[in-house]
Amino acid sequence: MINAPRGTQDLLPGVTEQWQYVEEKFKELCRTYNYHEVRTPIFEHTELFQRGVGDTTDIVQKEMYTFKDRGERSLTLRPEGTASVVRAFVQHKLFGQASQPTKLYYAGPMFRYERPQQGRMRQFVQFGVEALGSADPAIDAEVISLAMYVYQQLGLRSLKLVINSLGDNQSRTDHRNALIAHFAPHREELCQDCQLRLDQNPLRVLDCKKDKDHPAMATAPSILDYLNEESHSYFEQVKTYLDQMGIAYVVDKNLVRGLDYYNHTAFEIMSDAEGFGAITTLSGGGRYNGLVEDLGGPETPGIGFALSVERLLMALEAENINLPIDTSLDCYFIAMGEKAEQKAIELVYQMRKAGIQVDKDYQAKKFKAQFKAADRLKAKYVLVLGDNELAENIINVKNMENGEQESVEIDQVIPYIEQLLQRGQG
RNA sequence: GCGGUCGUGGCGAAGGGGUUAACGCACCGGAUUGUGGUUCCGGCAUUCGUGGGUUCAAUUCCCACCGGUCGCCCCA
Repeated sequence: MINAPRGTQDLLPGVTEQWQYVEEKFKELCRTYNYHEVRTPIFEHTELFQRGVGDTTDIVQKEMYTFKDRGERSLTLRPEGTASVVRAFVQHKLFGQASQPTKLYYAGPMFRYERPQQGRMRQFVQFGVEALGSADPAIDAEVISLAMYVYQQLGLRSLKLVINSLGDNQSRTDHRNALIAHFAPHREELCQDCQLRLDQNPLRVLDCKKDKDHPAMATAPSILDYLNEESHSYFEQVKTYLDQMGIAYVVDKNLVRGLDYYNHTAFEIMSDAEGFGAITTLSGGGRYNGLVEDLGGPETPGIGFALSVERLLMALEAENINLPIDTSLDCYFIAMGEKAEQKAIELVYQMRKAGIQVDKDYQAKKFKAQFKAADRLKAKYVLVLGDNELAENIINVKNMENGEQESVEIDQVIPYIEQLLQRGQG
């Protein structure tokens, strides 16, 4: 037997409805915010991610699905969405369009070669948005508010929004140097990972769980103290807008993003829900001024976020939220006898053309078993056509909820059902 | 990539070196020969993740691999 590859999953009826529901909701809310869908390829030139995401990141160093095609080109299954969207933005010169900023959303699978565990798949699905072309702190607030709104509209309550500012390049460099200077004397006392982090990305040392009690941690220089005037003021404005929208947040000066392209605003939304497991991050995002330029476009600021659908559904489950998904069936057609069976094929087709949801038996089941099947399918009405009915040119229509049954002329059955269904919805 | 743990029917699960592998749910059939959700009766794993080893004998012991799961790393 061949199973789905490690870290991938099949989504089957029963859960695909949930996926469809959250995807529809996400798209609906994006339209409310005037974001438009962009669809980019699932694989790209490897170089795009090396340059976009950053050569030193874990994603590029050890998590990419990279392969050579038959033309010896190095391609990579996309590990995230932003690089591709920015590439498309540059390639199609969307920066030249009349209406700016360019507000885009996407939904689709991403791929990272990691050890799977709950909430972490090798193929996973992200919904995300990118707003390109505006350096207004209000759009940072807009993007954050959209992310929060998606979760809230789906019913999640136990959410924690964490924000930070990584500052501009100058602020980051100053802070980085300060961090290295601060920790260098303690190098030998830090864990092995941190000794490496100190060279590659000293910001991460602050995030370490092993060394969190080291006295040097408490006195470490904070990025917030190294923000220059402009960066500081930008962050203050973002916070002010969030306050005005009534969106609660906590500032975490140790919040670090895993990708190199981020600067200024960084944020993460986490689940507070009981028993959610080790992974609590539902979505992450931030500003990436400079990325468009890095990928060959004009100097263009940008900000976006991505959320994991797998984790979103986990959060819904952790909070015991049932999405309003209707799994019922309008009608189930039961035919008894050869002639009735033939008539049934025709009538079922006509009903379907009239937009009525209907199914019938194809297993040669006994009459009683067909009723059972109708019950299991949550059919609202069962239509019975047998020799008796055929002789009288009628169909018996049974309301499965209250058990009442009425005889209807065959010609009238479609308008009759349509009327019943309307009343039911009314 | 590292460590813990687990792998028995469609699902949940008991068992334990020796020959009919419990039980529950689901499913199928019958009681009820054309009307569901209840009840009763019956049926339903040549087989215990895969491969190899030990043994007269392995689903049960050993090893490897694969997969799930939890944690680390990291992230969405």
